Amino acid sequence: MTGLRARQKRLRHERILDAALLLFREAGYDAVRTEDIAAAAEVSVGTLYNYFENKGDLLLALVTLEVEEVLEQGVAVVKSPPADIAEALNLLIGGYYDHSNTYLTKELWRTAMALTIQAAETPFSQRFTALDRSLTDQVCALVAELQRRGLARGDVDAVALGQVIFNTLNQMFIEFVKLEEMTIEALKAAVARQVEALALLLAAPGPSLRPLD
Amino acid sequence: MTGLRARQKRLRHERILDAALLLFREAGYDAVRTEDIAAAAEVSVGTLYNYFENKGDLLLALVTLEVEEVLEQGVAVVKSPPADIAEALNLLIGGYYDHSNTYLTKELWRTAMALTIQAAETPFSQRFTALDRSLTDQVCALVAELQRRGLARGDVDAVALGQVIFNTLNQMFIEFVKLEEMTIEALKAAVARQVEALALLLAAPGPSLRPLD
DNA sequence: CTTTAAATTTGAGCGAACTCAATAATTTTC
DNA sequence: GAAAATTATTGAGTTCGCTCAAATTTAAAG
Repeated sequence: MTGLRARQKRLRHERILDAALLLFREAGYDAVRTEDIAAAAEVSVGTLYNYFENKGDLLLALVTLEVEEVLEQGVAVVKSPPADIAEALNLLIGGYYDHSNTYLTKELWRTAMALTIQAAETPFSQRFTALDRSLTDQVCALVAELQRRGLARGDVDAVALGQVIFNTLNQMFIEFVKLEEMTIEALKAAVARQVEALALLLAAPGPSLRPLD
Repeated sequence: MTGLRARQKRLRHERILDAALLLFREAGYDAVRTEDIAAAAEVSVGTLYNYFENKGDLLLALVTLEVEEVLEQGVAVVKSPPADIAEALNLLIGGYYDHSNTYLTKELWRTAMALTIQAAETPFSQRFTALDRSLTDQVCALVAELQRRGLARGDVDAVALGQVIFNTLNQMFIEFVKLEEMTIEALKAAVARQVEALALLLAAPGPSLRPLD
């Protein structure tokens, strides 16, 4: 049987997290004090800090939830993408963007991203960065899959190009969360223009272009 | 004649900034307290906040200095770029990276970027974002120039592609400042691989490829 | 040169994240 | 089952960014 201590530990951990996530989403990160979270979880502030490094650590739980679901969703697209390059990329990226407000608000995304950059080399940042890397890998996988199917030029470095695409979709997402009034549709449109340009370059040489030698 | 008031104002502003920049670079952003800056500038904390919105505003001065010099440097590259696409892009981007540690350390960059994201819609963020936009424009201008010279495919959206390139170089720079042990050479190598991929796609149809119709 | 008005400086005080020595609860030992 | 040892909780206290009412300095008016 699990000892009383272990059981209480699990329970408290869960209660603190639940309280934090609820309050963050309902009032925003900055407006919620650690004291409020502790009170809602019926523990003292000291205990809260016994379970989590800092306030940001609590936020990471939400982010992880969000990104892991997004990754799962992406698997299907990579497995059998549309035959058109731009369409395939927009489907994957659009899936990321559409899911992005399931658990997190723009403010929470901003905070999470800021913490990741500022407090680099902390567990928080490293876990966040690992999620980013998983997303990059997924984009690379899609590019490779498009090449495998002969839909995209095979002579280009799929990993390098996948990184470029992830970097640009991520940077555009940062701009999106920075502008409170920008809609997801506007974000998608801006990225679609970039995807269009890349898709044109990446198009497999068709009947109108052919090596001479 | 400039009144006593105006003269003292200019002097104090300058003294505060100088003190902040010196202390930031020598001890790091977090380690320096606003009280320390005020003391070094021989004013009270209240006065410091009369001249600057907040601690981050002081950092912005350094960032602005850095980016404005970088932009100036880039003008020459855009005006007469090397004939090779990859070489031209790497020259511009390498120039950005090489200059990046002239006034700022990695820690200061991290802080500045984090503040820009977190405190979006503040003057700080908007000025930083404007600098980013200038850099994007410069990359776009280089792509357009390469097209004008017939070095790059002319049928692709130069603005969209320029944005993609800036986004990726910026994101890679973020990764760089996040890893304290990563060298500029390693950063350049990683970006060069991406530039290589794009340059291949962007190569103007040469003697070995030609439209059939 | 006073008096009045305007602008500027000042530093004690506030709020919120986080710490740590004292206390309490649980487990182990005999 | 009592005592000792281990582990966890607690909340007052510390720190630092930032504010604001009072005091001071400079400029303008009479």
